[in-house]
Amino acid sequence: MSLSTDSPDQPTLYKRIRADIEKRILTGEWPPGHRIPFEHELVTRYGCSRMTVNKALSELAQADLIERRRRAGSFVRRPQHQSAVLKIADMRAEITGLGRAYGYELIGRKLRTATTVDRDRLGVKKAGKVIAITCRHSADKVPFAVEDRLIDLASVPDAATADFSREPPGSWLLHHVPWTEAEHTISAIVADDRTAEALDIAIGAPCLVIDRYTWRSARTITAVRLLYPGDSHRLVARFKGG
Amino acid sequence: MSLSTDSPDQPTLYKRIRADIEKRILTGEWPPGHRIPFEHELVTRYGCSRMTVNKALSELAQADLIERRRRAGSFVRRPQHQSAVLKIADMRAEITGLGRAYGYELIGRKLRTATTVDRDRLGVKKAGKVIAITCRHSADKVPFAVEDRLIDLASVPDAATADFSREPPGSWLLHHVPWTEAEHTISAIVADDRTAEALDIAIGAPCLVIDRYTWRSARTITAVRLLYPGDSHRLVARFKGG
DNA sequence: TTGACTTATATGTCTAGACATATAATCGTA
DNA sequence: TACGATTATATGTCTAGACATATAAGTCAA
Repeated sequence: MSLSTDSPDQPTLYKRIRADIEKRILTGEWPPGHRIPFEHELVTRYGCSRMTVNKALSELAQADLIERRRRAGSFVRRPQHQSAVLKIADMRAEITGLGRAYGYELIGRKLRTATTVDRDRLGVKKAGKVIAITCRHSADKVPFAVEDRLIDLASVPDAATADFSREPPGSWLLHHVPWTEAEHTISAIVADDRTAEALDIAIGAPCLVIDRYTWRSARTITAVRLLYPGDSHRLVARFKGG
Repeated sequence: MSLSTDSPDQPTLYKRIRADIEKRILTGEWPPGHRIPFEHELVTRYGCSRMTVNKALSELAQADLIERRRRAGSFVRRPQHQSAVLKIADMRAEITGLGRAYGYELIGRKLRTATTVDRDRLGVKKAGKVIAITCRHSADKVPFAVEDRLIDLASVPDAATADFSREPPGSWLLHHVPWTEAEHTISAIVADDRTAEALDIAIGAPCLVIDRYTWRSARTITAVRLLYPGDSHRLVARFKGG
């Protein structure tokens, strides 16, 4: 057609089809709810096989830009949200990735029967055993974050015998338990006396809080709260659109 | 083979192949750097065509779980990072999505030649014109967030004549300018007097800060800083693994 | 040993078919 | 009118090939 006839070193066909459609969606030419041409129409338009347009549409569906419905067709999805991929490495990788020396210190470790608060935090009904861990991560000897973690022993029995005095629980879990789902909640608080001391900041200083819940097939594995000094640390999430 | 012979209502073959490989990666059986069997080996193992294993591997590559290198093979990727998709709707959608009444109020709008600070914030060299906007979003008449935005008029000339007294600049931009890339930086501060007044919170109360930079093909469009009361608002990012 | 050239090979893309399956639409019946 | 059965159709998956292309590895000359 007359669109994008200026292609110097032509990317592959399915990528061009994908880009064409993506562009129309992002520019609003095809608004949310709009029906994308049927595969057989695109086959005619681009003069290629169905598998090729199918690959383009499948990738757009995977990226949540369109929704595909059998017999009905493919439609531009509503949420024009910006979405960003927030990469949260485990603490060691995060700190060494910044080119700084990683330090770890176990502050407390308690094995107990889940309290009401614990059960609420893990989202479990029964009062099984849990491990509560408090520890500190530092970068170049400076406190970087304090971690307050709860592990459900019913889901991760091995954690009872793990040595968390040398290995951070986050790393240990990463290597011993495959997660399937996680939810992060980000908020801000001001440091209370205990937090202030652990992070070596002033009482009342801002802290960034990340609460992370990790499941494996609908079963809670661990709940962790990370406290970062709010003015020193920054979480970066980058999104790539077109 | 002998693995997963118990499949009640068999998902499609390529999904099973993908799940099999994913499982080995997540359990650590195939650690980062490990070479996945070649496509032709998987073809033999699963007794299917190459296109089928190719689809499975392509999806794993798209999900960043493996890396594919021509002639060399496919390898388990290093970053065991957890990554989470952070969906940031525009403010109206975010608030109405919570079932609350959305309110908007323009606090200030200034058209000026970019100052040094402005240029720094937008990451541009030349001193073109910019619009600086301050506004407030509320939910059920309660302040929800204050927004401090800078728009580069060289990239978005139409913004000069847009009426931001009724439509929030975020919504306007979303509908008028397609973005291609965005970066979010999340941090925490304590409210100064001006912020405290705008959000109707106490001076020194924690605030969650989101700085967002949006580009379209390497060109900065807008820089925005959003301030939320840190104890009331929560940013949720959810990740789906297996 | 080093650099340039050649070759083998795994992935990348594509085709022209096929059958499966969910479901919107239609038609028939209570 | 409402509901249940039937049908048409768009997508979902799959095959058995094909050629393209990047590149690891091997070859050979300077």
